[in-house]
Amino acid sequence: MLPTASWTRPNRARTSEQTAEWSRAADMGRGRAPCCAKVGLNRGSWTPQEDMRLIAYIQKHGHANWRALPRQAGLLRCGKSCRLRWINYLRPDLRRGNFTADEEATVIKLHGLLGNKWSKIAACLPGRTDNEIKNVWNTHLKKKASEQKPGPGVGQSKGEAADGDPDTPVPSLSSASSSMTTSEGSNGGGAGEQCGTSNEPDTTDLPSPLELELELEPVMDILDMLADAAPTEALATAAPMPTSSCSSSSPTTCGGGAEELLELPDYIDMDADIWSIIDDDTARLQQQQGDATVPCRSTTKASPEEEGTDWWLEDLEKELGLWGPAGESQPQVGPHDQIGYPGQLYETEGDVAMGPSSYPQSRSDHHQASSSE
DNA sequence: AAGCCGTCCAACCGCCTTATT
DNA sequence: TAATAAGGCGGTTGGACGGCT
Repeated sequence: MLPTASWTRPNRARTSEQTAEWSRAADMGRGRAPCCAKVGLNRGSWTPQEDMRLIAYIQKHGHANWRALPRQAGLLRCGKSCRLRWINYLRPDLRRGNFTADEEATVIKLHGLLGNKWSKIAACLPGRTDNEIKNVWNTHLKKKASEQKPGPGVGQSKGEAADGDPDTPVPSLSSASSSMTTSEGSNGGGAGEQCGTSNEPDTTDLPSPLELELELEPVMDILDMLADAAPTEALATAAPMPTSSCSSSSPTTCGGGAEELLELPDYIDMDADIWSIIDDDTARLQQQQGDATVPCRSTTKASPEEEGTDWWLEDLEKELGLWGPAGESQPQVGPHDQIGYPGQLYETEGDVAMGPSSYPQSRSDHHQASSSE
């Protein structure tokens, strides 16, 4: 799953002509312009610098407002792009690596129940993103599922599951349901449709016991069904959620405003230097843009914990070739460069987040793993 | 060795839902 | 209540890569 190609392949950016055309089209009421239609925004693969900037900003300020985030973080990206990048790739609680057999079984079962409700499926697989699950499903689980159980049900193709019977009253993973699949439950966020995404349970929004029960009901059904089919292990896969985990689909519940920072795991922290980088770059950028709305970084000193656990970003920077004085390094990326990604780094640090098996960290590895299946 | 083909997956698009004004 | 903004979701795309011929 290591997106080694991410930073190496050509940018898929539209031409400025296309972008301009879209803008015109939108202005004229002809259809809807892409969200990134703004001229000057980057598109396509993310650069290491952009990743670093995004990570640093979110670590510091959270991501209460994705729309405003890019500008405030000094990123020439649209908010959507930032959100996707964070959710699918940069989130520190992402669990990278191969899907375990249990996870695969869970996906297959849940897909049979829910269809292409990737976000809901993801809500039951801690650390997995809807995008990842969707990709895994489309690449090999679909085939596997059909082999396991030809015919309707679990073996449904995605079309059958999602499109063929959209009215099927599949159990809905409601907000509380998601929490239920986590170890901690309370998901204060209003968007809490996913598993315990909130790091800071908002007790003021806790549902009443009755509400909770009602909301949990459909999920209990799912879990019961899962339990019937796969007594323990699949559920074990589906149930636990790291306390710091955020849902793939409800990142906003991970951290609200600037002062309500997402709680990255203890083993993750930002190197203090990154703030120099961010501040410098942002200030410079804002100066260029004449934008005075840049949020000033808090002057509060990093906590002792932060100072002691900054290996994550440090490693990341090193891997990205960014290590060193700000602005001096350039990304040393090339084909199959081993770029440091959160998941990978976790693994090297004693595997806090990795499961028993992991997706290959390179394409060759991946293919080896695939062929061994 | 070179070209073709299948696989993988990050990133994008656009619609839908929810929140806010 | 309607309009608008923002977030979320699912489907799709297309470049990179490895394996095969």
